[in-house]
Amino acid sequence: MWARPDARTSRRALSRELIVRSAIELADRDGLDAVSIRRVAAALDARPMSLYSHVPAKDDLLDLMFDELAARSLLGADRPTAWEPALRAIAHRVRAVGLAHPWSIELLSRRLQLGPNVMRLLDEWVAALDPLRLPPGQAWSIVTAVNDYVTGYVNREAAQRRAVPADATQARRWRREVGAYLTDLAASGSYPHIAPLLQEGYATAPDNFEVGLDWIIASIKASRRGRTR
Amino acid sequence: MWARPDARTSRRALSRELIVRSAIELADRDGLDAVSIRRVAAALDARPMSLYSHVPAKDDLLDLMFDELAARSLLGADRPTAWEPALRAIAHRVRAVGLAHPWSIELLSRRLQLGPNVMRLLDEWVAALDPLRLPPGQAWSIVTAVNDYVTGYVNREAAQRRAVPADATQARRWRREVGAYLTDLAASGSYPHIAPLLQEGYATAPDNFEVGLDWIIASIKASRRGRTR
DNA sequence: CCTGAACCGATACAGCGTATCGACAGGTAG
DNA sequence: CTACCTGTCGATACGCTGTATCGGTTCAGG
Repeated sequence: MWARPDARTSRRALSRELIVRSAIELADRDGLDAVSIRRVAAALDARPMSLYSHVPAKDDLLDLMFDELAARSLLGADRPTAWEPALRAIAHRVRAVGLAHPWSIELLSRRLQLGPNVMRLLDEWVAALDPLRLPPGQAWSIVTAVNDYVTGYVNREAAQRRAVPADATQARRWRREVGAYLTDLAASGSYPHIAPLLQEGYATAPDNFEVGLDWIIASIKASRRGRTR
Repeated sequence: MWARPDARTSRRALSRELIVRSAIELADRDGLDAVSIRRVAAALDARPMSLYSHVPAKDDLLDLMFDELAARSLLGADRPTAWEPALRAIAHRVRAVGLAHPWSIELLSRRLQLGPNVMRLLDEWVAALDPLRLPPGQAWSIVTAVNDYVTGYVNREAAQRRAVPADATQARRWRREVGAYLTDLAASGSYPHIAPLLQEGYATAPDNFEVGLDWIIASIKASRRGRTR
């Protein structure tokens, strides 16, 4: 589907970009389930079937949405030249975009994402390691390791954030109920090692993103020292 | 919903376990989208609405399915006593179960998973680190880092695997089309750093799971050496 | 044996993705 | 200028979804 560009002729009230942007806004406001062909059409004051002139199918629309976020994650000229700051900068940008649009992580697990901007982002990851002059296989190992860690972390973080209701009073109720459930678990005695964590709320877990990132980067450095010796 | 157990009275042709097991088989065979209340009911030779006597809603059924997989991921007495083999064993088990049921990763990003067996699995992670006698916050950092890495890796791996069609001839066609698309991208010159990877198929990427795992574990050891010094 | 509670089941409703087909606008060829 | 043809827009319709509602049925406890 990436081969078939938008038709873009004549009477164009609609366009692929417009549809994608609108769908992203919808997902941001009401979640991924709220993104339906009918609702996107309504938001654009168009009839549902009109969207199909610009997008082959709904799944492809979702791919386009993800690819758009990948585009927004690109650092471009802002990317530091030194490899370590570059890796960190990309990791943080990916995390920030993921948290700003929590539904994107869902798309990542639904379908293999191969859009051009996803690839461009991959290219940036590898480019960050360019100064190290590694054999390509090794650069790829590093990129996948860091990227997979970031993905996993943001996945958990986004799921946690999305679980608590937006409404304040409902959020309080949710926290109370989940808290009660977790303390019950802790009291059951079946979870001896995490009982303290369960009781203190579990949601109060600190921001560990940097810690894990540090560990992976430290190992990259260590293995490099091993090589050059 | 974890507070409300299955009613389990009287005329029980259906049961929560039966429904969950059947839904898992359905998801394994035809994917997560194939899991609909109506289809699960049909597989059990029951009427759709009968399921609601045992499961509050479909989303809860999905949670139950995930929790069942968490149960199957538990090592229990098989868990090695030394912390490093234990960490590795749990990581590999989680990966294996995730790949055997690729839809589980999807559930992980859809909803925060807090089922009792998910918690038991968390407990096992932390228990693995018990011999290290770390302050609980530090153990938690390690567990999240390793777990997030594993999650991220399996996410990518499962998405890649699920993308290629099950049918052999369709799989060949898919590979040809994706290959053509990727070589086009590589030829475009916009992806200078990953062009070689794109051309050699991208799907031929080697198994890097162990590499990243080694890196994180190496850093755990290193930071421990730093502490005890 | 009676009664209440639970399960099972049919029907119905709103919403979904999208196949099909008709109507129509606009650029291009004659 | 006219004719056509390509691609957009739109209405309708089909089969599927989750589940609210409610009525019938069966069983356990008293």
